[in-house]
Amino acid sequence: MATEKNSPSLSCKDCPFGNVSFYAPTWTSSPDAIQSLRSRVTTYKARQAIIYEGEESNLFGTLRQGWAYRYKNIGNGRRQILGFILPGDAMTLEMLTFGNLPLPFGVSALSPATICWFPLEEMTELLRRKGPQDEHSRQMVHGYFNWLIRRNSAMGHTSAASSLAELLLQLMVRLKRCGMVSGNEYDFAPTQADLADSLGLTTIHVNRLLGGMKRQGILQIEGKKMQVFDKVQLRRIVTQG
Amino acid sequence: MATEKNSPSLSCKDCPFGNVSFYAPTWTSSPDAIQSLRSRVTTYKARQAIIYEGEESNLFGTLRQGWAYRYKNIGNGRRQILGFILPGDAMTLEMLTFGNLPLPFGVSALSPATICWFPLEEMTELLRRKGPQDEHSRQMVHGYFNWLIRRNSAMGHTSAASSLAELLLQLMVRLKRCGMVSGNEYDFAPTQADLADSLGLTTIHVNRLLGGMKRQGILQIEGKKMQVFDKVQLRRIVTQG
DNA sequence: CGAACCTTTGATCATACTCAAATGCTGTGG
DNA sequence: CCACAGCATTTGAGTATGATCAAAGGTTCG
Repeated sequence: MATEKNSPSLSCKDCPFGNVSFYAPTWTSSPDAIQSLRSRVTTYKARQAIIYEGEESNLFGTLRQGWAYRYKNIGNGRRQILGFILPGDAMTLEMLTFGNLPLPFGVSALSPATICWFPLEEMTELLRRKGPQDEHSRQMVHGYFNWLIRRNSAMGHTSAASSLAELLLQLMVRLKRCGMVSGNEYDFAPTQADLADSLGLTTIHVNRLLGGMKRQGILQIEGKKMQVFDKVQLRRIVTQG
Repeated sequence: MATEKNSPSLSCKDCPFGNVSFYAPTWTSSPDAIQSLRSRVTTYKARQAIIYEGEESNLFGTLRQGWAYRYKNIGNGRRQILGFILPGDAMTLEMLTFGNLPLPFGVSALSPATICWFPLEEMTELLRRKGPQDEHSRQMVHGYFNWLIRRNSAMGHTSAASSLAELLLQLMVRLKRCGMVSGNEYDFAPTQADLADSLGLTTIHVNRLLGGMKRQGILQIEGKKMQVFDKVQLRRIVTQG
């Protein structure tokens, strides 16, 4: 884990993800306000822990490069991945609502990752500043909450294939928003085990499902490159339940 | 649906659930502050809609009598019950965080129910008042959020029997807090279909599970009365996954 | 070059769903 | 107050989805 006080190579003004971030309205009007708040930039190796479950912290982190994920350990060495974090995303947006109460989940890097850390109190104050920024923050937290509710509602009602397809599509949409999709191809960091842990399935079953999709010509995964050929078919799998 | 401007028979000072409510600290120190804020008291018949999905409202409701539930409609006439509401509980505690943004779920009465309605803005202001009340509100919302995360984490990892047992135990704890359990017996409003919709199972499967528990002498359901004889065994079923 | 990890395949099994139908309970209107 | 309609519960038989167990190739990284 390397930390630099202020990385000149990663200025906020040039950040490609400022406009998808939590502080987008402020970033747009005055990127320097963000930069001057930043207390440090830290890099993590793939699979390295970033935040531990139950931790309290006075820092608010935003992912600048790479992939990360939130997870919760559940009995006998298993874990549930609660969601993937992409560039521009906050590590812990609930901190905005709850302050530094102990987190019910941990965060780890999925690929080599870089995170910009800000002092929690000042960042919270900035994000709650009346006007477009305040409005935007509320929308983001509200969206996250609705997503949680939706996920909860899908419990017994969706097949494994459907939820896998939905996850892949959602990731693609989010990656596109980050400008990380070129054509139908993009870097895909999660292993099949990660996908399984995210969906509450076994690795083996995810493998068979992906195998089926490959055979149907819907997608291709080679190395860490994903290609989606048939989004329509993928959406059909989602809606078939 | 009957509404009275101010029901003398249901004064806030004598409310048996003031101390389990969202506004408990304020209620303890000055019940009159609550009473004077209350804009109306409404009764609902069993199964009657209280709040519609997507609705925006300027009212904050607290359940005074009976049972209710939050639910979300999912395709083909099915619904997911997101949680049961007991006396003292808020209908929509997320309103405290998000104001009157459209709700991602509806609320209905499960049994005949009475609800105390308060103006949202004033109630929000009261609940955020610095000191014990502010602290208490944050704890409640935080607890709810953690519960959501936990539920999300349990996705593929728990058997139907385990999640049913957990639900029954949780309800019992909450009912006890409301003083609604005498000995091991209490009124139980949900049907087996309600339990199924809450857990993402089929009614038939819930029936078989309950049947098994009855045969093992763990519990008894007759009419709308539930008796739990063997809490230890029930807890064992939960932890067995 | 070897160890660790990731992907793939096969065979078998169990949990919970579907379909079908009978019985019991509750409340409502004649 | 009884008859009936509409729910709610219970039981049986068969099925399917996804898990488990076992093991063999591929990659990647140190």
